[in-house]
Order: sequence, then C-alpha cells, then structure tokens
Amino acid sequence: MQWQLRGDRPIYQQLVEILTEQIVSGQLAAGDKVLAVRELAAQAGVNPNTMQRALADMEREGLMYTNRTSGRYVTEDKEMIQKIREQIASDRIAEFLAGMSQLGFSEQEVFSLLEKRQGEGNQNGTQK
Amino acid sequence: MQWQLRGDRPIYQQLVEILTEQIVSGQLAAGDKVLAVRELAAQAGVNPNTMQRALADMEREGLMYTNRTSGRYVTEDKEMIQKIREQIASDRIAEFLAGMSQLGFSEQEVFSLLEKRQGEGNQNGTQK
DNA sequence: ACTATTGTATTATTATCATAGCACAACATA
DNA sequence: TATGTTGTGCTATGATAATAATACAATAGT
Repeated sequence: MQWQLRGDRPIYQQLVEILTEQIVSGQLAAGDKVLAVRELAAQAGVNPNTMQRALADMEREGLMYTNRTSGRYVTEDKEMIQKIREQIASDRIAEFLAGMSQLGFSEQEVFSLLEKRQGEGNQNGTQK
Repeated sequence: MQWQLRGDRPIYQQLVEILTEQIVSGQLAAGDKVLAVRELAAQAGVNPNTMQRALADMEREGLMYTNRTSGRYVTEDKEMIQKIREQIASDRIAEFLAGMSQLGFSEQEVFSLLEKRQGEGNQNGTQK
C-alpha cells in the first residue's frame, strides 16, 4: 500500500481520501475486513489517533462500519460505493475544468492538452 | 473581484493561488500596479497579515516586486508569466488524470466523461 | 478463566494558521 | 515641513492539527 502523504493539507483528510479511493476502486472490496487502527497507522507512518479520526470519518460517510472488537469492515452497500465514486469523479471534473478556465484555457485547449498526454507513456506517475 | 475562500486549506495559500491565476490569465497584466496590502486584505475579507504573507510568497515566486513606498507591481517578465501558466496547467492535468486513475477510471472513460460536459452550462466567460 | 487484540477515550504538548493591534521606516506630495 | 500612504515588523491570542502516552471496555481465541 502506498500512503503517499503531503504536508500541505491535514493528514487525516488525506487518509480519508486514500481509503475512499481504495474502496471505490475495488482495492478494498465491499465487506472486506479492514486492518486494525494501530496497524494501519503504522503502515501509513502516522499516529494511531490520526488514523482513528480518519476511520471515524469513513464511518460517518457510511463507507465502513465497526463490530466493536471484531474489527472494522467495508460497507456491503455496493450501490452506495458506486454512487460515491461517481460523485467524486463528477466533483473532480468540475473542479478541474473550472480551474483550467481560471487559468484562461478554453475547453478546446484543455482537450488539446489532454490529447497530447495520450500515449506519452506517463500513466505510472510524473515526468519532468 | 471574487476572493472565493474555502475553509479546508490555508487562506494564504488560496490567496497566492487566486493572485497567480489573475496574473497568468491576464486579469492582472504585466507591470500593473497592485492594490495596497490593507486594501487587498479588506477586499478579500482577511487580515492584512495574511494578505501580506501571500504577497511575500508572490514575490518569492518572482511574479511581483515591490518599490518600498511606491507600491507593489506585477512582474514585467511576460515570458516568466507564460512559463508559470503552462507549468500550473501541466501540474493540474497530471494531478487530475492521476486522481481519476486512482478512482479506477481509464483514460478512455475520462475523455468520455469530459465530452459529456461539453455544452453543459459551465462556462464563466473568462476567455480572452 | 486467561490473554491478546480490538476500538475508543483522555490528557498533554508542539506547531501552524489566522486574527488583532500596534509600531516603524521610507517616501510622495501638499 | 508636515502629513498620509506605503511596505514591513512585532507581540499576543485563539483555534485547529498532529503527535505522544496512556487507559479502558469488549470480545475472540486459547
């Protein structure tokens, strides 16, 4: 697992984002058991309290539930997972286009730039 | 001017982002005089210290310079402005595509979703 | 029954962010 | 010369974030 954390945003927020991405992308499937708080925290290199806060957020969102001492699990509600996935995608697209527009790029130009990325062999990360 | 600030990120960072967007999009042209710190702060509804910090960051980036008591100005270096504009666009595109990939969307699907947005009322007339 | 593991709660400490309020030096100009 | 505006600096306060270090209740497994 990656846990690529940046310092420009609250860590617990990034943890929520990463966990959510793992669920909606299927890396963490519906019903799967989640690792223990302390173990996840150790993996991510953060304080257990911080991970606990992120997991509490995940439950408030409905993406996880907990069985006291048995552990924590991903929700069984695949429909909700799908809905959240589409909602996030929709938000990101809107935000991306709005941002590019703020930079003065027309939608035409945005498409043109995106197409230029096609086949540049950079689907694994960053080039520069 | 808009100054649409959100509470999920340091304000001074958002101020830097907004000011940068205004410069690279030409709303603030090269060589233009910038409003006084106190005035900008009042406009944005933030503390002068916070605006000051943002402006100091803008200077460190090279996008502005200050003439002590005469005031603050946008850099004359249009080439630098253009370069920064493209750099930001490049970063945003890479981040967007990486994020969508994390959600489990192929590039094909991303393009498909973007095309579906075409013609939907989300242009804010900031082209030039 | 005992033990380890689970989630959860508490307190304290440090750092950052944002605000408030005040002060000062440099300079343009009336 | 006097005044106002400019950028800049300082201290203090409150809120939030993250960490550290414990502690406790509930249960699964032995």
